[in-house]
Amino acid sequence: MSKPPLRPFALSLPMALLKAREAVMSNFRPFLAAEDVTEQQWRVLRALADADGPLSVSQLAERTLLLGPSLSRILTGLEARGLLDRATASDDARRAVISINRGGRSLLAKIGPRSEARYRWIEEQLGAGELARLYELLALVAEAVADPGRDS
Amino acid sequence: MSKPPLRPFALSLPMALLKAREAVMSNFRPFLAAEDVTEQQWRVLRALADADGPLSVSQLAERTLLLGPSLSRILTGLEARGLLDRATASDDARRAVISINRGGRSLLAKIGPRSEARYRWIEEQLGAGELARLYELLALVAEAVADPGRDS
DNA sequence: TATTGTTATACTCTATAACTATA
DNA sequence: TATAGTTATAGAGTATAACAATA
Repeated sequence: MSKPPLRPFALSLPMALLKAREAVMSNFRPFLAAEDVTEQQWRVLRALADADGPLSVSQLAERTLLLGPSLSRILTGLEARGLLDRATASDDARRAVISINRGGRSLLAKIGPRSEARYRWIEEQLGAGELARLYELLALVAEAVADPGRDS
Repeated sequence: MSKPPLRPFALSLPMALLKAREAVMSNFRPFLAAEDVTEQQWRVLRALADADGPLSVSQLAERTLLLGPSLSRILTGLEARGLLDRATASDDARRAVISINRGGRSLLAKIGPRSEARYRWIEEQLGAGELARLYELLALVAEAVADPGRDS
């Protein structure tokens, strides 16, 4: 009766998600760190490489789950390292146009194979079916459960 | 062929986990913020409340996925707010003994019901079976895939 | 010597607000 | 006035190393 009405900590969904994410990231951090790339910088480069063309800062923010100010500084850093290009949109001078460049692609090409090798290992550990099911459930959570504005 | 050998960003497992976690946390952040509790502080309080008795700093670090230095400062803050007690283990003067106190339990009792209400809503959105399956898969990932020391 | 925990330090990200330039 | 992005600022966590106290 002294216990508050809360589920066991082990059944905390955010915690379970965090724990899984940490386990997965422990596979990738070493070689990101070796190339002096933070997780968030990596997300930006991945999003850019994945896009067909350049992206605006807003689009990038949405795809990488980074806030504007964080992203702004990250872009400055990546630009200084010669990994991406920044320009101004021809049709709207407010809008920036970010694209990965040769240096960025070269870094991705360097890291990519190691990353994919790890993915294959992870897939072996879990089983392809389980992994696919996990992706489905995660997508379901992301779309079904996002709900900021609500009371109690 | 200019594309590096990397899976689509949307199939990045860390990203999928992060996105799901953000969606879930968006449900809890508002009332944590209202009580002036950060995510990490909340994790510490939850872990303490969940334990049968006091925990050492190391045990807490393991259960909350926080590093020692972060945890140390968080504990200082929570102690100053009167939410937990710190003492020294009687059998080993090096070891600290952390326990949630009346103030901490009172805060948990205040937040708990709102948190649980949210969980029920989340469960409705996903379906109980899906949610259970998700927990299973997350646990599987956490145990099967954690692997820091490895090359390539 | 090894272990527990704290302190020091540097860096990064989060979060909100204010600001600039453009529309 | 509204929008896109940057800059300012404060706060907090991450990560590594160094340290004190104890074992």
